[in-house]
Amino acid sequence: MGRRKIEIEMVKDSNSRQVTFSKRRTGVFKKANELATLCAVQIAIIVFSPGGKPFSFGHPNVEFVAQRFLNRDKKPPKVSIGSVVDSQQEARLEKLNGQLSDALRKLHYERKRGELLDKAMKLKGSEPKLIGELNLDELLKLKGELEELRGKLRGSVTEMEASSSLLLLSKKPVREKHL
Amino acid sequence: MGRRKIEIEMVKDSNSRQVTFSKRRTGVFKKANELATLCAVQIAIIVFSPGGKPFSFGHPNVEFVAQRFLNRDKKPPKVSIGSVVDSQQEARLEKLNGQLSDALRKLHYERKRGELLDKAMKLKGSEPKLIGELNLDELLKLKGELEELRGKLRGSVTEMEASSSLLLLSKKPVREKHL
DNA sequence: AACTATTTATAAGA
DNA sequence: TTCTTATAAATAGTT
Repeated sequence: MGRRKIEIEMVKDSNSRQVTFSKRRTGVFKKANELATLCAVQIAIIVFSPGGKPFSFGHPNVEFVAQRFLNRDKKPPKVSIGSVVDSQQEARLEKLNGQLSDALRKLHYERKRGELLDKAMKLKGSEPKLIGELNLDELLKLKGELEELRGKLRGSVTEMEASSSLLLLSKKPVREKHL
Repeated sequence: MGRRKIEIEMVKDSNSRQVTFSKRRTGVFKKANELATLCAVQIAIIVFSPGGKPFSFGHPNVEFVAQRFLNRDKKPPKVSIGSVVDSQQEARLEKLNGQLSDALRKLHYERKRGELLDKAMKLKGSEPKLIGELNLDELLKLKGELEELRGKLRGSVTEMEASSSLLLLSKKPVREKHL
């Protein structure tokens, strides 16, 4: 959107990155404000700068929208205020725990998979002249190992496809689905 | 930004409003994704449609960013038992957040790496007899991508670099051209 | 902070 | 909803 087209990947120079952040943060907030006004809807944006400083925009305000979102599928509240707070914390903890174990499981899978692929690469690299029949055998062997591994981890892998951590890899904007 | 300039005020027609919401929500999420990618920052957006349905975008995910934001300026631990519990909870939260962030970062790395290795495997497996000049080009291409990736993730994956085959690939001598 | 050449988002329309 | 296109708006590189 400027003098030149740029790739959407991390800006390497720290100073340029900060400049880009400032400009685009303004842009995103402006867009959010227009969306809220044009469509009369509630919206909240939270973003941490490269330096870790929080910036936010909310209509009517961040806390309100965040609460509405975080409590969207909560059960009837308990009686004492203290308990309500605690249970919310508990719920968040539980969710984080789930996300963490999920992420670790996936990480384990990817690393295991990476190891196997490493072996394949190594084979290829060490004996470049033998690539052919022999190598094909090795490949099939590796393929088998991969499928076995995949079988063992089935379920967790399936779930992975829909998980939010995929957002990290995606270059397209992804919106989470809600029921 | 379209055929005509419009005033930023509530769109009166209900149907038009829904259409505008869908289009602009997509736009805002895309901008947010670009901001997160370009600047390597965390961001979360929550928005409720005119019909009250929640939509969200988060990098790495909404809950994570929201937690970081909501817990950003908590005071030092208090004295009462209840407060102690709370601060313990918060400590756990903080720790979990750190672990999750770390795990997601590593997962991102492994997946990116896996993609590249996949490409190599695919090449190798699909045309075993064609390994030679063409393959060398692809290898060099992969080498470049790996080095770029490595540059981007420097620091955050120190531990991993030692155990991976990055060196293997990126330092692979060009002798394969003899094939 | 400002300035513009370009790219990108999007209002209408189909 | 999805696609097309004329135009408005955002912004990358520069000053």
